[in-house]
Amino acid sequence: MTDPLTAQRPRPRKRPQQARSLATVEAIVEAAARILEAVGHGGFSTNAVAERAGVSVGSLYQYFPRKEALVGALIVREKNRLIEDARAAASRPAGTDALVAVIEACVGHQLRRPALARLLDFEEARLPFDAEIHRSAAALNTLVSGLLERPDLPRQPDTPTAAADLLAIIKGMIDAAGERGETGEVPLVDRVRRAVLGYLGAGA
Amino acid sequence: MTDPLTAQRPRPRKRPQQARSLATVEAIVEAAARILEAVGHGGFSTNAVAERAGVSVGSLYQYFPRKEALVGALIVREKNRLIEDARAAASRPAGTDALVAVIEACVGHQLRRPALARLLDFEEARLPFDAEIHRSAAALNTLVSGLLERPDLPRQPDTPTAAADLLAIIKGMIDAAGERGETGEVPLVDRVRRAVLGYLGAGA
DNA sequence: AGCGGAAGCGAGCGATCGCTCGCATCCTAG
DNA sequence: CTAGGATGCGAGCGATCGCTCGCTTCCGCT
Repeated sequence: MTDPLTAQRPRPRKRPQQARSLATVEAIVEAAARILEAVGHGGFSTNAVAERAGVSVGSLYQYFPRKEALVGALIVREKNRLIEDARAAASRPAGTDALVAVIEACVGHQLRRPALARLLDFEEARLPFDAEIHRSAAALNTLVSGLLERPDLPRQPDTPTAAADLLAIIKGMIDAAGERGETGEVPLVDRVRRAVLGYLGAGA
Repeated sequence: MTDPLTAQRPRPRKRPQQARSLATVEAIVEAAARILEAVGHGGFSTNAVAERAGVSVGSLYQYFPRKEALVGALIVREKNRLIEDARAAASRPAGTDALVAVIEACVGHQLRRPALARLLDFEEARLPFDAEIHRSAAALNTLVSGLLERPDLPRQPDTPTAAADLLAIIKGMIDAAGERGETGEVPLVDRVRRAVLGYLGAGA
């Protein structure tokens, strides 16, 4: 046993230094994603992930100190992809346009891998506190908060709460649609837009 | 092994016939609830549930053919409680009043045991098809669909979809609030009402 | 009282899982 | 070429878990 304060063993970001190790890490994370969305939490074992990734368990544990860290890395990867899209969407000049574009980004993201997205949303709430994950979540909230203060959108009494509510509405509606098997982006975006603008008090 | 078509082993509803066995079943279900909301899916073992309930594993398996059936019974119990409250709320004469009362019922239900409610929502989507669970879910949707056709609420192009959207909005907002640690019912109900009426196209 | 079914028990089987560790292999620098 | 660090390997340990089964105890009946 090493010093429990400083130790924590090699975390993934502990720089895989050669090209092949980077490929290994990516393969492991993607294998985790595939297994999670195929069979859910049951059957999601480190042995299964390693096999699917074509590496050994030993290699897996070189980059992820425990199973949870693997899920954490997956959450961060997916959330960062979403944030990237959302940031691009938010750059539109008009506030309403930007907001709708962010909705489109969320719908697109969640509809691309519905089972995975829904499962990771849940894991994010369940997993023990993780700094990097919280940072990602906060980034999305901050982005929406910024949008809400654009002059052409109705001012909200409590911007951060409103931003959190909007994200909850968006996530809730998309998850439910995904469960129902909905696959068409357009009508879903329409309905989410109605809900969001309705919440804000802006006429459609 | 018995006939796989008809058998399925004693299901819970297979009439516990004496008073003490009813108490046993209730103790098991409540123990399952307590463990789930305390530690989540990890650590939720049949051994742990039995111990917490003060019975033996053997007794547990007399009433629940497998672990999942226990979770299923818990889902049905909780959902039926919610539906009962919602039905009472929906009996109000004015459509808008009834809708707001249903929202209050949902908020009250979910805020009473937030972790449990959120986890069961997720399990409900994850678990294999179960007729009784689906019946409960459909009942809630039907109830809201009925509300949406009251004359004083704006007519929707697709009532069942609108009902599903509303329930998704409500569930999403409440879950998010619960995660954030919100405990006050009143402001949350207010915000959910704004989102719901906004979606429907009715002025607040 | 005493019988028979209902209810309850809990040691333990077989399987799985998270994770370790000693070692082989690959790559880069000098 | 060679040394040494980086990377990869996988058998297997220890623990846990779902679930069974042979048994005892309880209770309503006649």
